[in-house]
Amino acid sequence: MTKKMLEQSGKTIPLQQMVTFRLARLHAKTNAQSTRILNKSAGITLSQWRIMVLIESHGKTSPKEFVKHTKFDKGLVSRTIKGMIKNGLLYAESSDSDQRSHSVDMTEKGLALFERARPYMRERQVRLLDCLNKDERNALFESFDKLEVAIDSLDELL
Amino acid sequence: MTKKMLEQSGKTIPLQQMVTFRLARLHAKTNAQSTRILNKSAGITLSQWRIMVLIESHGKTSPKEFVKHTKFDKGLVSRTIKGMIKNGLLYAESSDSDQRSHSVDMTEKGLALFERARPYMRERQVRLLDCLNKDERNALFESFDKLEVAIDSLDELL
DNA sequence: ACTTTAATGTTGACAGGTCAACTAAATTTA
DNA sequence: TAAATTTAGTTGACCTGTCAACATTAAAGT
Repeated sequence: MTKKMLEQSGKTIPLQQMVTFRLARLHAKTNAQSTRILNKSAGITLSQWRIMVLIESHGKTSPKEFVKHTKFDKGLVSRTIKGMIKNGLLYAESSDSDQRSHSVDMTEKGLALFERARPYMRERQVRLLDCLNKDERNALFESFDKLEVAIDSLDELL
Repeated sequence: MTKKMLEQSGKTIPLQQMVTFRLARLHAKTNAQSTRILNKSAGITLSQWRIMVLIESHGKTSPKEFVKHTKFDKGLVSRTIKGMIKNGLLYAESSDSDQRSHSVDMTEKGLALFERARPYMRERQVRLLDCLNKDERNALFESFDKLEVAIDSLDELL
């Protein structure tokens, strides 16, 4: 297949301008960096970090709530929490009202690791936000919102 | 760790406002949807699709070029291409100038599958772009560029 | 020429993440 | 209340993606 043939065969959207492609690349980069920082600073994984961030801001949390707020896979959440309890980073409290459910909270050890990683993660977050001005930041989050809605409305497309 | 970092270490940025978090969630959604569309329309994976998109826009391509343009893992690229050749979607041509290298191009079968998936993927792409106006689109891509640069410049942070 | 260094790809091991089946408890409905 | 449905969480199978070690070839330095 020659380049000329391709040019004739219709309008192609350049790779660099595809939202999903750019999204994937940026996500891969940020993810890899988070993983490195978290491993080096506190020896924790990104999934563990995310659980702790939610607990830190919402207080004691159940897997259900976590899934609801983050849309992460409940299987992953279940396994991550299980591992964290085993490693003494979290402790579980069974719920009175629902025997299926339980809440988790950070132990001293978990909190200590969280505090070790936080300055680095925060600095990173701040620097990421600082590379955009206020308008750009707002526009970015707005676009994220719109894209999420668009994705959902596209599920009919199959 | 700098003094500034320590001073900030107590305050919390809400989860919903974290760039990386939003990025991860949006990426997960788009990825899952792509995977579904590609599987249903052509029985191919997202990795395979991406290889084909690059071949379609750049013509015959080597793994090296693919890695260079997309920043995807070379191991993944190697395995994906290997599988695609095995399934008759691509064919390889060894390079004269470099005995280590080879180029790949789409076979008829590969192209046919690509064409089957393309309308859906293009429609999706268009609809995603349509949910943003021109300014928002430009701003989004610009922000992506800036964030990628920022991420790279952050690697010193450890 | 020859040793060293860098580039290209392949492979194995593993963590991250998705999907679906499953258990058990709660809720709804008939 | 009993049956059916929904919800919370767990688990197994599987795929994707990352990292590092490796073989091979090319390029650079001496």
